[in-house]
Amino acid sequence: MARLIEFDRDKALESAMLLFWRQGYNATSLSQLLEAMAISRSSFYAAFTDKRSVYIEALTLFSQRTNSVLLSVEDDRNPGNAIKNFFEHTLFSVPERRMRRGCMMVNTVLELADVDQGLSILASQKLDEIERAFEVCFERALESGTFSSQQTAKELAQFVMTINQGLRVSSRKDISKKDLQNILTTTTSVLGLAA
Amino acid sequence: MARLIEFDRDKALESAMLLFWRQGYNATSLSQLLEAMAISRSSFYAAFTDKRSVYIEALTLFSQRTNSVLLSVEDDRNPGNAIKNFFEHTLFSVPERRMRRGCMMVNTVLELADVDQGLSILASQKLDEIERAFEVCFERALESGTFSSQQTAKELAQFVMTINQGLRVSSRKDISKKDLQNILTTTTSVLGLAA
DNA sequence: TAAATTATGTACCAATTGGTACATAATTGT
DNA sequence: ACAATTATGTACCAATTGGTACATAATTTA
Repeated sequence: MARLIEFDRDKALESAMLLFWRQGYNATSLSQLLEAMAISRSSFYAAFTDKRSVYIEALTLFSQRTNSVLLSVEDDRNPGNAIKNFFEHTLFSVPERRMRRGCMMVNTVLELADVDQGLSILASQKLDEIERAFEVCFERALESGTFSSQQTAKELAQFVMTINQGLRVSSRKDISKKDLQNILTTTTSVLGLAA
Repeated sequence: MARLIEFDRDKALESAMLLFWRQGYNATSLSQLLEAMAISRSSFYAAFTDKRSVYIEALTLFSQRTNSVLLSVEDDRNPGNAIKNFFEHTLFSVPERRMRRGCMMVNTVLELADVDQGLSILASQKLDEIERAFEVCFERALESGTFSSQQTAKELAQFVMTINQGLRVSSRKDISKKDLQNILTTTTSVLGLAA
């Protein structure tokens, strides 16, 4: 063995993720990245290969976090609640600044759709995972009889994902939490998920 | 007077708009822009001041186009139809490649929210104009008695704008027109706008 | 303690960025 | 035809981009 690593890789990646999440890929320069991660150029390239690779790692980290939120809010008694809880946990019971960042996967798809297909498709796949998780929630809700609908679980999941994406756009513009709450109330009401 | 302008300013702006729409602000370099607009560097700076200014003009053009679509699909007999028609005219009865570009205002908000507040807020305001137009549609629909709802016109407009934004995200990822159609059917059904 | 190994700091790189300067070309009114 | 005016082409600019080379620092094993 030899000299020890002086920085915490996970912490550095976390910082990178936060910066990319806020500013996107192209607007984030390597210098900004190094400053945020608090490591030197050489350490950066040694540990993370290059800018694009860190972005992939950051996006993957973000996706894992989002998935784990969705898992943590499952409600076996009333599976439809998971949807409501998910929005609650990612839009309301978080600090204002965090809410304003939207969803890194949505941000990525829009920024890079015609610029970097690899990254855009990756982000798109991560969104599909979430949609699939929504679908499972609806499947359970429909089976359990706690919820009924004209639509299939898949259709409902697609619909909720559309609303989710729409809310992530809204949260990056000037919208107030009150208006956000309003939209969500309309959504749950319209879906028949209301208490 | 003196030498004549050799290019069509409107056509050049149109080309710039298309490129920005697809690639966003930061991913579009000045060289790419000049090539797409088919004008020289000096003509560019003489006619459009600078890159950021063209972006503003392009965004404004896009916004006007979108507004005019919305106006053109109004239906006095059944004001609620305007919403359906709007999606029809901007997502389905357009070429595939055009659909894939999403909405330039939505793209702008997501790309530049934490990067260029001026541009982001401008895009956000343009979206508010559309939302306000949705609201007018619902007001008329509610007044005319062709449509009834638990929600106010404003709440319905916010909700539809959320779905609109969500669909613009979806259309930039890999979604098929069939799935898009599906989501829209669910939406109209859920809103009670169905035929 | 010396050799081997690995991490870090820094100088450097070509390429590209958005933007300017200025010479030249084309058109007008006189 | 000539001066005035404006458009265009091109050479140029400093600053920044992502990335590399390499010397130096720190640690382990022998």
